[in-house]
Amino acid sequence: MNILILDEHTAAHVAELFRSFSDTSRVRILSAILGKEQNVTGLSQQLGITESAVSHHMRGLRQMRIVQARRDGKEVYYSVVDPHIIELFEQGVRHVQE
Amino acid sequence: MNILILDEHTAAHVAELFRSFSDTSRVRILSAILGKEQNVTGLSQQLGITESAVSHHMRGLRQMRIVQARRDGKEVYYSVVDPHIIELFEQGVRHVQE
DNA sequence: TGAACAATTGAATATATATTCAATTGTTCA
DNA sequence: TGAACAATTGAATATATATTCAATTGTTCA
Repeated sequence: MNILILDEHTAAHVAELFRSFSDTSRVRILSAILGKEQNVTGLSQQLGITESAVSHHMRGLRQMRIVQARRDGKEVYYSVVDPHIIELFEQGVRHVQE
Repeated sequence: MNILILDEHTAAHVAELFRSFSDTSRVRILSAILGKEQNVTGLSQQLGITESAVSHHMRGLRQMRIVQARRDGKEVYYSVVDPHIIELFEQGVRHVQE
């Protein structure tokens, strides 16, 4: 099955998708919410990243539809729902862990 | 199967891997060499990227062991050999093309 | 209502990255 | 050998990105 040379537009989208996973903090955030959904303060504390930084990352991940937000009172819980995204991410992790 | 929260070090490696695919030019280069191996000039012409830029990208991809170089006379041919890498990349492409 | 807390936002800043340009290296072949 | 071409390299530059800080928004509950 051949993927022909991707046009600029498609390639830009593919790059954008992978860019979601291309930062250490985001990778740690994603690994944390894969197990179970987490709120911003929880992530901030577990990972040692300021709430602001976490929130900025979540905005990007939300825009890319990588994560979903669910508000519960004052807290906003984030999770990854799309199984394709989970599979893609875990495949990257597995490749590194060998 | 749970991936626990990744430590900084592992997360940095995962991020580094995905970063290989996080640029439009690199995505197009990779899509081009997936079909069959290509030399720098060929890539440069097909993609409209200077040879220098292609070469710089290839250096990064080589260092990440995403691509392999093979010299034939004056030309250097690049290819992707690791099936895990191919699968990871194609999975990203497929996700975008839906 | 207003105090307390969680989360978001925008601007500022520091750092990383992609690209270009010019010079250099490697290879072939007349 | 040396001309011709392919590829690489390093420095310069422009752009993108992550993080911080301070201010703001949203929600709860006494």
